[in-house]
Amino acid sequence: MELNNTTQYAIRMLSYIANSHGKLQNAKELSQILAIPYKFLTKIMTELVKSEFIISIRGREGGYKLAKPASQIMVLDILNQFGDIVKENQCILGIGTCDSENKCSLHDQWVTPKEMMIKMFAETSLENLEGDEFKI
Amino acid sequence: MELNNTTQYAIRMLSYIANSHGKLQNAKELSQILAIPYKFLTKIMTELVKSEFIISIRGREGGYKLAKPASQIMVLDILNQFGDIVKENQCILGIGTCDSENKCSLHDQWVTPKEMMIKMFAETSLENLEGDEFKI
DNA sequence: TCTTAATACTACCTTTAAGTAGTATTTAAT
DNA sequence: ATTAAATACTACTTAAAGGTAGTATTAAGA
Ligand code: SF4
Ligand code: SF4
Repeated sequence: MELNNTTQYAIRMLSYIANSHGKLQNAKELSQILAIPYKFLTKIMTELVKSEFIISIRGREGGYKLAKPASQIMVLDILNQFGDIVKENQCILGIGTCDSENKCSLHDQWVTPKEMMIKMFAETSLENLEGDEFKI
Repeated sequence: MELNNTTQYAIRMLSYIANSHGKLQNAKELSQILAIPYKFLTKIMTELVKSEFIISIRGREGGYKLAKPASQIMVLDILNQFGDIVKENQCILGIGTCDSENKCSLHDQWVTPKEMMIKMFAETSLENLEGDEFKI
């Protein structure tokens, strides 16, 4: 019951970059600051570049920056990119597709928290995650 | 964001056995009915026996039954046994320990669904999961 | 132009979860 | 006693996630 490691790293990386107001960030420093293994960070970063969350500048003095305003990058988009989705019909037990006709007794209790989580992920942008008072 | 496979199997196995009112169930049939690979099912079952969810009777005419009333086996106990826990202080991002003093903006939105889920798992017993109308 | 510091690419290694195979042990029925 | 049908044990294999290594490419700056 946790987001996978890669997703967590991606959120932290994007969140940190969102917080640096357009200044290019390079992988070496990010790796140290965020305590993410350098090679793994660059691997994830490349995926973020391909999926157009990030723009990279190669060569000396290069680095990474957001590809669009922080307010337009939702946490849910990141989860989707890394396959860490909470589907609308997803069963809490993972058994099947939730179906209000033929359901287990967890079903009704599961609907509300599931919807709250989806809403939370869908409505929270990197901008909302910004701020030095937060420990990301 | 899903329970792991082993946990899901365990819930379904226990749930089915809870539904059979004390009649011994054997691994071969369970495997067919629940569509869980026989060898994997017996492996999980052995863990359920050791952790005292299940009593096994060996030898011919043997099988499995609940070790205690269905009403006393909570879904949360099963999650705990298989390490699939939602901890009270667990961060939705998996980054650290949630701390209401120094928090990200997801924190407050995360508290409610998290508590609902924990409550749901803690208060739902195998008895609550019983019933032929449910598709487990 | 050469060096250096950055990202990108390809391929591999490691760890963990999931699943399988074979044998040993137990016990009721014959 | 023997057989058959069940669980238990030990060890292995496979698949997926997480992580690493080495090299190629790019571009600013001396
Ligand atoms: S009804 Fe229950 S078991 Fe069935 S899909 Fe929904 S949560 Fe899962
Ligand atoms: S405050 Fe936010 S980032 Fe920090 S532990 Fe809580 S949910 Fe996670």
